Amino acid sequence: MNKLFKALDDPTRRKILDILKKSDLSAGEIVQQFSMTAASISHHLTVLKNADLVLAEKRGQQVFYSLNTTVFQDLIEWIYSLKGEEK
Amino acid sequence: MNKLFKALDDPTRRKILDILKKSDLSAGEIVQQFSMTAASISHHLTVLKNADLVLAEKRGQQVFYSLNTTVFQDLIEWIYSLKGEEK
DNA sequence: TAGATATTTAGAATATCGTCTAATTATCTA
DNA sequence: TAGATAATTAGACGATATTCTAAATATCTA
Repeated sequence: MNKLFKALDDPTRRKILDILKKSDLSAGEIVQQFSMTAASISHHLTVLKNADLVLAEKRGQQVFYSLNTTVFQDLIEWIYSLKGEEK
Repeated sequence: MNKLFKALDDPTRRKILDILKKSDLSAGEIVQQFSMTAASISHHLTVLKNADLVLAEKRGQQVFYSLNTTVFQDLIEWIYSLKGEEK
């Protein structure tokens, strides 16, 4: 849970998630959406990957990233447990 | 949204929310649940308050804190929008 | 009113985080 | 195979965060 909240606590990383909502993208295509070096974006992708928020799949030279929505269920349950509701 | 995610990105603050789930507590009562100075807890309470995650009410010498669950709705909607579901 | 209690604020020390440049690794293709 | 392209890793730097001690503020009560 720690890694999840840390991963979400950055506007760039949240924007990456938002972009991936529309379609899977390669690292390079993600970089194009930001005014930031590829190294920085790569770092953010690593954080998202370690929090299981995205999946990475290498295809040739490129690495394609996609949203992994399964983790959001944990987050939703955490929220509802605070709200004191069942689900 | 920025402040919300930042506020949630700390184990101490998340534990405070969890403690407040059971009952409203004064700042001092919250401090007792941690091995940390009152000043540090006060700082965390300020962060939570600024993110609208808790409400503070002064009663005499004491300040009582309570969960403000209304903000969680924003978070839930943010998650569902990423998951691509209506609600 | 004086002292005690509850809480917050100020300021400093240390750790963590986000970003960069430069170098490295892996893959493709002429 | 050599060079080009895609992406990551390493290391450094500045900014931000967390925690502490000490001091300040507000309220209660003897």
